[in-house]
Amino acid sequence: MSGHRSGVLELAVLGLLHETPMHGYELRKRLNAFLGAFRAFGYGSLYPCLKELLAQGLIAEEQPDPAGKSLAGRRSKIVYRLTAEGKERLQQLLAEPGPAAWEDDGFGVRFAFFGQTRADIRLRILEGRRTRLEERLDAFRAAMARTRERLDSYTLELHRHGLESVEREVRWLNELIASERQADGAAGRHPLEGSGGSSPRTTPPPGDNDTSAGTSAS
Amino acid sequence: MSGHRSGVLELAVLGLLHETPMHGYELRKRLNAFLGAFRAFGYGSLYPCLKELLAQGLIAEEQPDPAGKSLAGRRSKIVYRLTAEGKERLQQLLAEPGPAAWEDDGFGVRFAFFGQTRADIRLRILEGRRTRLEERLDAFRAAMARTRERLDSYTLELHRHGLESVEREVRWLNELIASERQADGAAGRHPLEGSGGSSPRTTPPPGDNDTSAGTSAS
DNA sequence: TCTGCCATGTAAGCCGTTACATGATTTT
DNA sequence: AAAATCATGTAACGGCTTACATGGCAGA
Repeated sequence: MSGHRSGVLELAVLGLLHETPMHGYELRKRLNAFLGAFRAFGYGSLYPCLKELLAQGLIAEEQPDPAGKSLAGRRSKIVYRLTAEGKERLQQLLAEPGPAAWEDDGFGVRFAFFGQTRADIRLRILEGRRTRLEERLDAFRAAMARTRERLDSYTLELHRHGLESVEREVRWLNELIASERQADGAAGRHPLEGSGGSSPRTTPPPGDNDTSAGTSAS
Repeated sequence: MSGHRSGVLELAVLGLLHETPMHGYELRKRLNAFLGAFRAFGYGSLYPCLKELLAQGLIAEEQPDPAGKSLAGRRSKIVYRLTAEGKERLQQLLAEPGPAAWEDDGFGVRFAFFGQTRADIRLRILEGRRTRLEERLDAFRAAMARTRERLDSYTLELHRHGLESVEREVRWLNELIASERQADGAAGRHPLEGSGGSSPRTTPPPGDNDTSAGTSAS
């Protein structure tokens, strides 16, 4: 009964409505096509979210028929659009690096909206995500080293597979980061206001290995 | 305030306590080492769960000192063990194929306890999981075909990566299924060998477990 | 007519998490 | 003695899912 707004849902709705106004039903379909593998929402999540975004003034109902014809009794198709405040909020959410941006949940949505995100923020999110995964990898390997002997072969196999998946994602991130850096150095969109002033803190963490960039085009 | 029992947590707790009795704190550490990459629980989840399992009679508090020195007034270290009913419930949960066993959440735990699971059930779960993933793959590809053109390159890249991950898991399952079938026919006991892994591991025999399937059912 | 999709919602509850509170035991 | 860690719990809420309820409109 209380809070219904969310990280991913709010962000995804704002992001999709930024591209084009839509009504709820269509929004949900696009949402699930958009988020694809890693998320799926039902109407029971979406409509309350829309309701609250509306209450916050971040979205608004669109007038299909401004005060003219009396279709008043009709119920169908409430089209929502993003308000100016909604756009602001979207930019704020996308530009805000931090834990939420590189946890499992948040990262996917952020990445999907990278087209709307500033280049330096993109890089920070990618690096943050990589760091997060490497932490997990370390903890994982440590735990495995400690308890290797009393785990049966199925559990070991599960862990091996999990480890491999995370390692794969790290390699993927490395390639993306390399691409971003290259595009940034060449001729991105527009250099930020600190072109020549502030040294961009793009140094990788100490003790980190290099990117063995194998172009995997399997 | 009401329901606290869960699919994964209940199962994991029962499974771990089946191996050896433990107190809550240690249980949680083992739990997180055991579930590793794909799950992590806090005390706020564990203790209520233990409480309810206790109330259901699936676990019981162990006497720390049977007829020994009187550590009686002591509060610390409540050691839990599995009751007979708990063992039954565990077997029931492990032997029950169905949606819960091949969804993202449930599958991992089930797989981790495959050592306790009958061979035919193992196979069914692996195949169920594979089917589930292939359904997802189909839906995904269909959605991609429909909306390919209006997705920007970041979104496409995200989807490509997601797709690849799922395809990878399907291949992994295929190898496991092949191993299971082979081992089943050969009456061997470690199905997990010979898959095309990258590292030449020689899995030591688990050493316990008497669930050798003599006659395959149906 | 009746099945099925479009379209919008509400109520209940699940399955956890986070933050808090407490105290005992070991280490520094 | 202080700090860290072990150890056990509670309260409150979060964020989503499921099931339900409603109704218009299309085509078989």
